[in-house]
Amino acid sequence: MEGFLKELNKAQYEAVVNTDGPALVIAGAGSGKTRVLTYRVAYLLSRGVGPGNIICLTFTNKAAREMKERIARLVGEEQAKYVWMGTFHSIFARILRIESDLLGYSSSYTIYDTIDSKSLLKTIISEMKLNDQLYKPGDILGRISWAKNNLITPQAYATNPQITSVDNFARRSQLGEIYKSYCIRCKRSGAMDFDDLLLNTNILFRDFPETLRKYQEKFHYLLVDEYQDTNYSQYLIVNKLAELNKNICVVGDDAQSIYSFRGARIENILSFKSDYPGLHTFKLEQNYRSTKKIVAAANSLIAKNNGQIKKTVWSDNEAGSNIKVIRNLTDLEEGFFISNSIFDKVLSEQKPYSDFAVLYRTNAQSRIFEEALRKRNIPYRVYGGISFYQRKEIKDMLAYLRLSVNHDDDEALKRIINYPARGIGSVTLNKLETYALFKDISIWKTLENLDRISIDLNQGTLSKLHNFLALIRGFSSMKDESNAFEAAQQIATASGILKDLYQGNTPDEISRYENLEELMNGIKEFVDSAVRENKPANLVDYLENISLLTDLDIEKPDDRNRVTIMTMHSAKGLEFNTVYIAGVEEDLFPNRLSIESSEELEEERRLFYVAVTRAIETVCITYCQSRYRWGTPVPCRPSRFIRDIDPEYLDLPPDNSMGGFTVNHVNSKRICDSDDDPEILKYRSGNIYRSSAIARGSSDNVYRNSGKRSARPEYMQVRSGYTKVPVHKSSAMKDRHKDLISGNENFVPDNPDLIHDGMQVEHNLFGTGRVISIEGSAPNRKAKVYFTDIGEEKLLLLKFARLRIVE
DNA sequence: TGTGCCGTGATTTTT
DNA sequence: TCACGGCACA
Repeated sequence: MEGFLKELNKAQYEAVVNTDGPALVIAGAGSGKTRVLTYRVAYLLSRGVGPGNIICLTFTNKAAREMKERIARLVGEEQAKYVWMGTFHSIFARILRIESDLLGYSSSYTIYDTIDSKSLLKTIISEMKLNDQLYKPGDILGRISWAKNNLITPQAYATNPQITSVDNFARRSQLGEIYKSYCIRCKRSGAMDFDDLLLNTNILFRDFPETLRKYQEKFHYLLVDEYQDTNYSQYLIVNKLAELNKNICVVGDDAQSIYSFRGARIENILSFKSDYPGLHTFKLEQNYRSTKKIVAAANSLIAKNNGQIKKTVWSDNEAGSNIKVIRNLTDLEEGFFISNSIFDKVLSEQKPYSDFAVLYRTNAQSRIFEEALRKRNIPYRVYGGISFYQRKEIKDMLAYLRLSVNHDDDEALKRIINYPARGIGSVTLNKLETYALFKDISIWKTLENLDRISIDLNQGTLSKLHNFLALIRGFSSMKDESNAFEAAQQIATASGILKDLYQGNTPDEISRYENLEELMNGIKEFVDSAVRENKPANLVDYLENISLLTDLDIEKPDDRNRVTIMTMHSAKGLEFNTVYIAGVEEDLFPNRLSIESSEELEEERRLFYVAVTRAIETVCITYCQSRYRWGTPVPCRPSRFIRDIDPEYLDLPPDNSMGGFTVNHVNSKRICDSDDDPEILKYRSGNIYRSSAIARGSSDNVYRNSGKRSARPEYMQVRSGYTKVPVHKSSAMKDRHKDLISGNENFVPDNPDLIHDGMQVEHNLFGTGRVISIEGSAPNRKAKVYFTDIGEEKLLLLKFARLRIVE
């Protein structure tokens, strides 16, 4: 019984078994935070607590899924699957669906994503005839989001003198009005945006005490992950739910708070103590992830910040090697250096691609690495940027599904009323919108009443509108009868979307068709797994399931062995053997917009801390002397953050002529510059300037079939969980590529200690060869092998090499 | 109503 | 540099 507890260290154990009353777990990076949470839940279950009485709130869906899987391994799936585990947004979306009628919503309410929200704001701004230079949808949404997350209603917003003076100062006196109509319009469309999911939960708990009571009594135990990144709205929800039982356990690390721009309040964790007097505090300080040097370097970095919860993160792992700091001439060279370095390590140390991650500050930097890795034929996966569900073709298809489920969803209707083209243009749509606005009804309701109202429309247009109405009505009749997949199939065909996308011939259009296919596969998977688990699988269920997914949540088997490219923000909670932190330059990181205020600067530094602590074994920091921005090269200086790390743990490049960065430590033993790299030198000599032209698409050397960025034969690209057409030069090339990605899965290596010179051996990538000599001693024995299949001699570290003895 | 050209602005991070 | 939106014209 509870044998799994033996796997915990003292602090972890205490944090797991002290289940009653408020608990604060301060968990340093890599200290087994997830382990504590999962074991705590498993422990509760093993003590007879019902899974339905436990609620565990995480930061990402992925984290929730992984924890659930780990709990299932500890106590069995039957129990694990009924635990209420998920992100704030997904859990409360679920609760709001149950309680929707109390708030005047239908249970099939739509969730607006950022694109929908901005589109609606744009409509409102133009209806109000406001200057769109001053009122930018993105900015306005940010302001509204801020208000909602601080529970400021439109009424309170408009009457708060502080807020109005800020808006007046920014010459945006109408912001309160926009906020008000935005809320009205969302409600009218039966839609909630992301922030509404939290805000409405708060309203529900405030206005319906008996409902609150119901959930308080249901959830005996409340666990919250990443507490340092909760905002005020989330904070209130947590407190209300915990009020009755006070069995609340929050886990977090103030040093990893990186979301204040989104309204996260670091104070939530700092003041937890005063919110819950008599709480237990547990500190997890042993880092199990990284080498001693990485931990020490990270500690020296974060020590430059003020006002933290005192803790000493330490590691008992190997010392490891210093963090290398690499200087590059240009951003292109940076990409080349990193892809080259990954390529080398994969070959020489037999590391899988999934061991590597390239982290950067802004999504715009991803492109350089995509191109560099593609040139090296290295499989990768980009997270962030435009996600799968934000792509036009996917949003269009989803708009049909949404409209079929919720007719009042104006944003969905506007997307598809004339897609595929059916002769309903902007003039007609404008008339409908104007009428809807005047009558304060949805566009759909306007359409339904077409015959009874007087809008200036000709007979042809009227019949087109009637056809559209009938089309959607036909779809919605399926929403309850068929499962999501059957319904979606029908809709894709009958709407004409499938046909429209199928007709295209350019790589771009083909890829759009494939994305739709991918979406359909996803729906099928959803239905299959729902059926297996005996859960409902109709359109409403599907839409709820996907509307809160992010890039990180879409994982395909094919993605397992790939290099990860993502922002440092997205990397939170993940770990990789080797981490490259790119673009560590002033103005980029710390970002220019953050250097004014010391709070923001500290947040940037925490972000750097997060990035460094993702690594298990190796960290490599790179910066450039020149980087393309807005299409022109801009000189760059290394980031001040590099100086924040104790140089004892750094291998710095030699002093350089940029003048911004001086190495005043004689003990930087190794010179780190991409000048070291013969490949880089080869690349530079006569290549680099032309290459930059190629990468920017002005040479005919570049694949430019459609004139757009996404058309790329020859390479395999994966972005956000869907695969673009892999077009290979030849089948031999293709086979090699496949081998590089996966190797032969049936290949069984022999014990490396048995390998001696003269032996005939086989390698799963290089084929057969003869051992020429052996160097070094275990565990670092190396073999020099001549591989006949590829005609090359390789020096392989035997503990990684996976060789099979042939004779 | 649909298409194509030109000008402008973008780069902070995301549930 | 690129992508998108606005505008003009067919």
